[in-house]
Amino acid sequence: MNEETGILDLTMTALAHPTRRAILQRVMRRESRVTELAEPFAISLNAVSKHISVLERAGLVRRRRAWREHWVSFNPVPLDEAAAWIEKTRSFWTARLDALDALLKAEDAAASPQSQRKGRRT
Amino acid sequence: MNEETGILDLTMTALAHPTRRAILQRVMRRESRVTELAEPFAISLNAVSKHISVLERAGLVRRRRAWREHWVSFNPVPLDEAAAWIEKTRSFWTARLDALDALLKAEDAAASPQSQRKGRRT
DNA sequence: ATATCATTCAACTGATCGGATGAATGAAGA
DNA sequence: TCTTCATTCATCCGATCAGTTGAATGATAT
Repeated sequence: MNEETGILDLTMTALAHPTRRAILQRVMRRESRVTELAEPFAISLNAVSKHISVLERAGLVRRRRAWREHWVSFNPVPLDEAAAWIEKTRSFWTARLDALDALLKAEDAAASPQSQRKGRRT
Repeated sequence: MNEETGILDLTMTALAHPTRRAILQRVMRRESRVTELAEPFAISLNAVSKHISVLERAGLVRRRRAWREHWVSFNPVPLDEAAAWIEKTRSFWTARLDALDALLKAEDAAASPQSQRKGRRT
């Protein structure tokens, strides 16, 4: 009944760190080298390389080696699955609220049209 | 430029664990007691209480105490923010793809103004 | 007051995280 | 060959995570 928890685990974990989200945003705009990705951050190059590994483990990013440089590119698929989970959850909730709203409206409608007497109209 | 990273961090972290996602799905359907939430899991009650704390820290869940029972209820707001981040990211990506597609179409049109009509059949 | 119940708090463990540092790899250029 | 460059590997650190067990809390019923 569970829908492949592992993938979601890795994706959400990868998205849980601001540095990784920033890296992802950057690599999404264009395929980048590791050094290039590390440049805006105050942490070591190795730390960035590790963050990229976490993104890679979740499948959000792919590495390609050319010449002496490693190119990192974006892969949107795991993001789709994460979005699907959240949307499924949210839509269930809003549906629940809509149902409640409809119920309240129905009660309201039943109460207001001068049917305020004791015996309920049937 | 950054939109309150901390909230997203906590939300994504909370969603990164399958037990917590399951708890959230359950508590979303109805407000539940801790013991009730713990029942389907093979871990200790304390472990579940901790998971609930993680959800609570992210604001995904609220605790209310009545009588000797603690009732846990769902709060959708942090989920909205997580969904917004992912959607923003995905929409950027698809827009990028659309632009690329348009570019390719334009090139195609420029390269073959009229000779295209029976040239390729694939 | 005491017992009971639902839950949390406190302390501990092993695993993983986020980070630093220094050595190793692998490929190109001299 | 030897050097240089981009990056990873290996190791260590302190912090947090996920889990356990046992004691403490807080409210009610006896």
